[in-house]
Amino acid sequence: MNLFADIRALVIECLTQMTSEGVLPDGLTFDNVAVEPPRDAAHGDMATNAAMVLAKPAKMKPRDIAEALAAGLAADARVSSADVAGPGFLNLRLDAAVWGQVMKDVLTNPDFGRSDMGAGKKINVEYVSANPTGPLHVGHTRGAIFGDALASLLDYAGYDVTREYYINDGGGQVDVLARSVYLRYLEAHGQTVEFEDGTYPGAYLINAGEALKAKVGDAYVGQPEDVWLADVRSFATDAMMDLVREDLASLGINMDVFFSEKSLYGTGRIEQAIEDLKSKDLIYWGTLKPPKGKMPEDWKPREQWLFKSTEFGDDEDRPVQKGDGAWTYFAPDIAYHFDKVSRGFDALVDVFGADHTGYVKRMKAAVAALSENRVPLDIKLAQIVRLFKNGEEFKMSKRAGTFITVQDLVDEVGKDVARFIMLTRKNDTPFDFDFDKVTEQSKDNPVFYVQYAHARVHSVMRKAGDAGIDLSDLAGADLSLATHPAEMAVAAKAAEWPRVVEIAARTNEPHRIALYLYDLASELHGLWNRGNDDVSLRFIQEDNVAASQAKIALVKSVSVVISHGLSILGVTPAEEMR
RNA sequence: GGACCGUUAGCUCAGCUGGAUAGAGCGCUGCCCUCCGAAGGCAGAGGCCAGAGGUUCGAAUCCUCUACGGUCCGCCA
Repeated sequence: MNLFADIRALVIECLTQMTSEGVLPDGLTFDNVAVEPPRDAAHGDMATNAAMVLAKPAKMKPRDIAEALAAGLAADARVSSADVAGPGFLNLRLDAAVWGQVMKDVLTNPDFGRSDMGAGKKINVEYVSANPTGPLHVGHTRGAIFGDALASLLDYAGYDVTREYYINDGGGQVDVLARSVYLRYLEAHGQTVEFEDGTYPGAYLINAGEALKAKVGDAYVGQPEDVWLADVRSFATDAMMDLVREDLASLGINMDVFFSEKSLYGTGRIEQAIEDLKSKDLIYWGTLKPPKGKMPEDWKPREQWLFKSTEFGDDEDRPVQKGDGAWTYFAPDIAYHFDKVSRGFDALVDVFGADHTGYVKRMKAAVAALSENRVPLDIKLAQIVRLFKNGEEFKMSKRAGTFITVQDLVDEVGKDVARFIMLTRKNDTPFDFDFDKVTEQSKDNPVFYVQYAHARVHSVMRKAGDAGIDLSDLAGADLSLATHPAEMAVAAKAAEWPRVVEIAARTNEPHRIALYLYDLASELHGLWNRGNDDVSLRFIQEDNVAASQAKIALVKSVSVVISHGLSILGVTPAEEMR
């Protein structure tokens, strides 16, 4: 049950009633009516802006509407009071039994918080999509974790989610990879090689060179490139994708689909997508204006095939072919998204690195064109992460072969910490990842703080079990024995969970889940410590089994919500801190 | 020259798509364990929400301009 949705439905019902009674004029829309938790707890449990939103279209005073609405709402058993405040807010207090029902629902319904807002719509989330030229480095982790958590969130919100990885195995960088592996292959045959500019010197290719030797023996030694390039390219790509899959697994990521760029070449699929755009009169033969500002040295005006992305809000039309007649990177990307659209997705999400900023408009333009505006594409950019250790930033350099890998990160802080920390920030804000802070076990480390709350609840349950308190039917506990305002505040926070899920899913912002969990954990820690001053607030009441059960049911429901939330983020809930 | 993102407490960041007196952590000050894990909690100090206009009952939030920072700008992917 989603309490906020339920109460909002009640508000709408009352407003409809008021309309039919002639208190409100006909023809009002209630879309903007919101029911929210008030910022200040002193204002009650929930607040609605209905009166202020409707005042203008109804040509009435907000307070008049609010007072009439208050009378209607107060008649409902769930509402214990409805007060008009400020400019026309209506503050509601709910009956204590309502919170008890929510807690029972949390404890008995494993799907508490799941939403059907997605209505089973097919949505494709593409993320990572790193070039298959080596293991993943830290620069990839933020997008990887963000995309994965977003996919889980959308699944939780009722979408039919496909997690997809686009393998860039069609471009020139794969030739570079093949040549680099070939050098390692020669090395495996005892030759001394040099890694010149334009090759990857990374040690991770040594295994690939040896594996190639094991596969083909000396067949390619001393042979010209045209003999071995195609084979080595596909061999090396496969080997790198194995590494990538391992890296993803260590972050807890499992893709549903790996889509190969190469599969678009020589199969007519790029041509087909371009033809589709041509038939819509969106591809033309023309010349681009020279770029303003810094002018490339060798720039010359040239006629080429251009996509009319300006018709969809882009700043310039975009070329789909290079000077040598080969496709630009954009062309297979168009074909790839054409494929996604043809596969029947109702919505697409792409998670890109910040270096793809300039790519967003043209990609949205392409999808709008290909799907004739049927399929929305949301593009999320993962901003840069800077790594700090011992107060100093350390950088990555792929060319030098000294970049920090995903494995380094996971070895250092663990999967759970890496995931949670990356998800406590909005994806489009750059942030600093401080190894020293996140390995601390203190409030400075939000993962620990949330895990600790979860563990504390389990600690209580262990203690209660030792004390002989029966915990087998917490959902059946008499929750009217835990209605102190401090306890109700915790219940109210837990009851917000379904609402948070919907907001996070609607905005494609999984960080809201992490921040909410932090707040919820904070409520729990606060209540725990109230027990220091006020013995009646301790969870285990020595001489009162029924009260103990009620209080433990309350905190147990908090731990259940925390574990739901952590599972969306891909973080393991801890039952004990060590 | 242009595009996109950002600018909120000393520092790192939230702010629920326009609501009430702008929030949290760190740091600073002072309290709280004969008590289920103090790995916690409570309280205090600290703000011209970058600046200027505009929209309306109401703006950190929406619009315009300016400043600063980041990312990027055909023939890399």
